[in-house]
Amino acid sequence: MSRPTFYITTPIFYPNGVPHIGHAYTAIASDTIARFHRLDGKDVFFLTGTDEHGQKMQQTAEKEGIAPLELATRNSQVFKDLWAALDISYDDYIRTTEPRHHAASQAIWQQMLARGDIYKDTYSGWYSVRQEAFFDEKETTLGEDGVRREPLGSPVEWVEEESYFFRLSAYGERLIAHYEANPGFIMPAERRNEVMSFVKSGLRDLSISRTTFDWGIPVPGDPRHIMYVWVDALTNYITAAGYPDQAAARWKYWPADVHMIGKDIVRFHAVYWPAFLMSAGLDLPGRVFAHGFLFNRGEKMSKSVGNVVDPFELVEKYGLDAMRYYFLREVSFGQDGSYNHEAIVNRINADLANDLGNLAQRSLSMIAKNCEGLIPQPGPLTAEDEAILAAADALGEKSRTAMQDQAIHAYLGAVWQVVADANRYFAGQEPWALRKTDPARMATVLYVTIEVVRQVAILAQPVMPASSAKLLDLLAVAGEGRTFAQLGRPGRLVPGTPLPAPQGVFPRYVEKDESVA
RNA sequence: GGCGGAGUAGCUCAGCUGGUUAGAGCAGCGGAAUCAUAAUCCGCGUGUCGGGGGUUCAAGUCCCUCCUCCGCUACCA
Repeated sequence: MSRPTFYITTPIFYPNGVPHIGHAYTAIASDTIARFHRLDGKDVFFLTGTDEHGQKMQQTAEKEGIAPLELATRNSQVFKDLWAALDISYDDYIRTTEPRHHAASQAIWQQMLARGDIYKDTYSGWYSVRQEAFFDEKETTLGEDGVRREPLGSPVEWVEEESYFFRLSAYGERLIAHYEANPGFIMPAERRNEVMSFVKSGLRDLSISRTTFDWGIPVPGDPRHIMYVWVDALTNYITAAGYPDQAAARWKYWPADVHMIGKDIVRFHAVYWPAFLMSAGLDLPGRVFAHGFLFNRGEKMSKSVGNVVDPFELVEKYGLDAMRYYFLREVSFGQDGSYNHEAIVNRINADLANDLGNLAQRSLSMIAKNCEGLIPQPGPLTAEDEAILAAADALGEKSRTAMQDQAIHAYLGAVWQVVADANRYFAGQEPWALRKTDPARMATVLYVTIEVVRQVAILAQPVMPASSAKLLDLLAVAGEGRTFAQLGRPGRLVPGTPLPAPQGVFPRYVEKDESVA
């Protein structure tokens, strides 16, 4: 009854603007991982959401003349809309403004307080009103006019503010010990190195409350203060699992298996968060995986360069599954990646239309025309048949191994290697010639080919849910037949099963002919 | 400045603990085939493996040095 659980999270996103390609990428990758483990029989909990507190939300709301919660609700809906457009299969969408999250945040605060890790002191520093930020004294310069300025030139003033602090400094050694005992805690390895060197350089205590604005979760027993950023934000991962109720139905999912994040927020997830959890006496997540950034034509996306890409438009232009496939296949997961129109078209046409789509079409079409539309009856298998089937049968394990480390690109690479092998096999066997000389042998070749296609389609589901489903429809594979348990021999296609009329699943991307216009 | 990483075919990159003629995909060129979504299959690369020096019977793969690029170097979501 108790299947192994798998808990994966995305960051909660800050809805102070519209989502961009980076948000979409995190969500698509996380979704693929979640779907992969569901198909592999795990009891998956996939969490995403929005981080709705903070000064910027409050200010933006004021500017628009609406309540912060109203702004949050409106913008968080845009994220939900995008997730729908991207077919993100989240199990829960958490909003930090929800009562359950306030309760959880206050509970973990009290645990950390009880541990003696929270104390009240004064937070002071050089503050720029214009930048709304504190600056290190080293960053500021004292002008000849006696005014101290930050690097961009706005004047800074010495500000002292009462604040609660978290005793992060006490956790350095424990964190290092944990990193060393769990080499996979921070991935990829580059990020781990950076974090280790950061922690080894010494940790300072962390200011975790503010009194200068009030859009946030009140500090227990001292409501003049609200929790500042990270205690509020990171805690969402346990809120959704039911914290502080450790008898909650979902508590079985904690600790999370993977916190999927962008590399810009590694420190918060790999240093602050585990320290908070240690302080609160909770288990640590299994892994923090920081993926890279996506660049448009090698350049960082920015409004001034004019290369901002709206994820909704990408879906519109290339189709959802093709877009998901492109980003997950083309970018070595964990590294930065770059994308452009030519590369996307190239990849879609080569891998999807030409290799997989055409392989399915040519084999199924022969079956429709020459085998009465029934899954053909294979005869004795030759060495070539055995070889390609063995390659397909091995994909399940290869994929699992790759996905153990979130190597999504490697798993897809392995699957498409077999697609290429299958095309070679098909061309080598020449079933179109066998049609006249040896129909029985032709039937075998066609059977073997679509059996390979079946396994590829099953394995492609996490990345391309809709297209894979269509392909499996064409093979008359339904329901339980689509799970990873059916990979290899257990799920072999049954000869004699009627197949629907074949139709293209992966259309070629054809450039609009501008000369016509 | 400190710490860390990278520099391999036109492009994107594999090359683990050093060992046969340095590989893949894409692009390009030539050919075959015609079942198929003008798709597929086969063949074709004399690459200073960033420069220089060193260790070794043997180095892209280890050491030193130089050049170039990148990341991290705390309170921003």
